[in-house]
Amino acid sequence: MQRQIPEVVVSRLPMYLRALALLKSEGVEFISSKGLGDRLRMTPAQIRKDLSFFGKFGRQGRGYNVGRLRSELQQILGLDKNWLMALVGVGRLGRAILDYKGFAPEGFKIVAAFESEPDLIGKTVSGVQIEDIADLETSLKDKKIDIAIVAVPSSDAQVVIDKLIKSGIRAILNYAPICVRVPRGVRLQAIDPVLALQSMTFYLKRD
Amino acid sequence: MQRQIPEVVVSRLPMYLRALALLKSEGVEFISSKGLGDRLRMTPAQIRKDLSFFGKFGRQGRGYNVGRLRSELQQILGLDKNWLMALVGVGRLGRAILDYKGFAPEGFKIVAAFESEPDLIGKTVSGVQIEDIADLETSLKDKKIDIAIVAVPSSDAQVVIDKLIKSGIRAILNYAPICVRVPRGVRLQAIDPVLALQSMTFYLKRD
DNA sequence: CCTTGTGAACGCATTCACAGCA
DNA sequence: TGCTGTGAATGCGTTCACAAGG
Repeated sequence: MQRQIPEVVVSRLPMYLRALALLKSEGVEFISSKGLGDRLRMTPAQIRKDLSFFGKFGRQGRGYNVGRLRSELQQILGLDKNWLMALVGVGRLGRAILDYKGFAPEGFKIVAAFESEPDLIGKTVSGVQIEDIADLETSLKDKKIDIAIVAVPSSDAQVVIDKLIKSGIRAILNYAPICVRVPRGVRLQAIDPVLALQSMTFYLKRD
Repeated sequence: MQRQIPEVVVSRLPMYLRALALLKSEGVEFISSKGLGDRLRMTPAQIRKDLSFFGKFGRQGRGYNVGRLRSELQQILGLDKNWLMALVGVGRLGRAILDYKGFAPEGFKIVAAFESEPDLIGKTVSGVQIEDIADLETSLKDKKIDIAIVAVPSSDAQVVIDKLIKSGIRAILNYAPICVRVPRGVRLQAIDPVLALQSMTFYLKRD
């Protein structure tokens, strides 16, 4: 049905969605590819080309209906439902993630958390009861978890990720600063501020 | 002097560095581009081509000396010195960032923090005394800050970033989930887990 | 045999430019 | 006129393939 969409195109759709949400809150009804491009610092052609992979959403002479395009993109990205997530690793970083208020409004709910540290198991943090990591596989399936967040020490990350994959998880948000391997078919996104810093310094150092 | 290096090449160097650090800790002395590529899931040709932008670091028949290549890359990226960072926004997220233990070992030190909330100003969090955001410009210059970390609410992020740039900051790590504009010459890296999640769901939804 | 370093070939993403339509 | 949607053209990053060296 849909041709092969370049990954880089998919990765830009959430940005469009953000801009559209803002436009909607400003009461803007129609936006041209040029208008969107100005806000996002992109060329209008790129936006039109990206959207054209998925259909025709615009009106000549007018541009795109903000509300309509927004709900189209939400549907395309699968954001018209709630996604259930599990956190693995409830240390310092894990607790900050559990506490983070930015996921829920976008439809991402953390409904399970796992730890190996016995003192933490059974406790409730930010409304989520911490389970034994030994129960990972059964609990993930019981709770129909879609996405896993990995916040364990680097040394444990690969093992944890292998377990997650064996449990059927196909999307992982990894906070461990390590290069992990996943088989084809499993999506992995890394959140790695140190990597981001280390590539900025290259441009800073020329003084 | 050095030709224009593609940004995507620069962004891969920190990954090479990571792999090399691990290899060194394993006691490996020489590694071929093939060996590195296997670990990083990349083609050997890409690694050789990337490195060739900066010089000739390998030995035919042997590969690369792990320690040597590591220190070359550190130098290229400007990681042979400590970088001073300031945090703006000491809310929930900001405190987690101040608390994060991953920056210091890589030479990134948070030595200043700023807030607008009066109750927080003057307090010390994770060893850093919180200053009034009104003093941003002078304090950044006094302390010779190189990099700013932005962890304020989205609604304030653009204003804060404009101030930072006016204060002479040329590299920003932005945690606010918003599309901000920076002039050419200023590096901006965004840490945005929601964006990462939203592009994974595209691939999950086909069931 | 093993490797690197690199010009050339390739393929893919971005941009151009224009037909088509309001 | 203003703007979309899209094939064609461009530009750029990746991969190939091989000379050169150990």
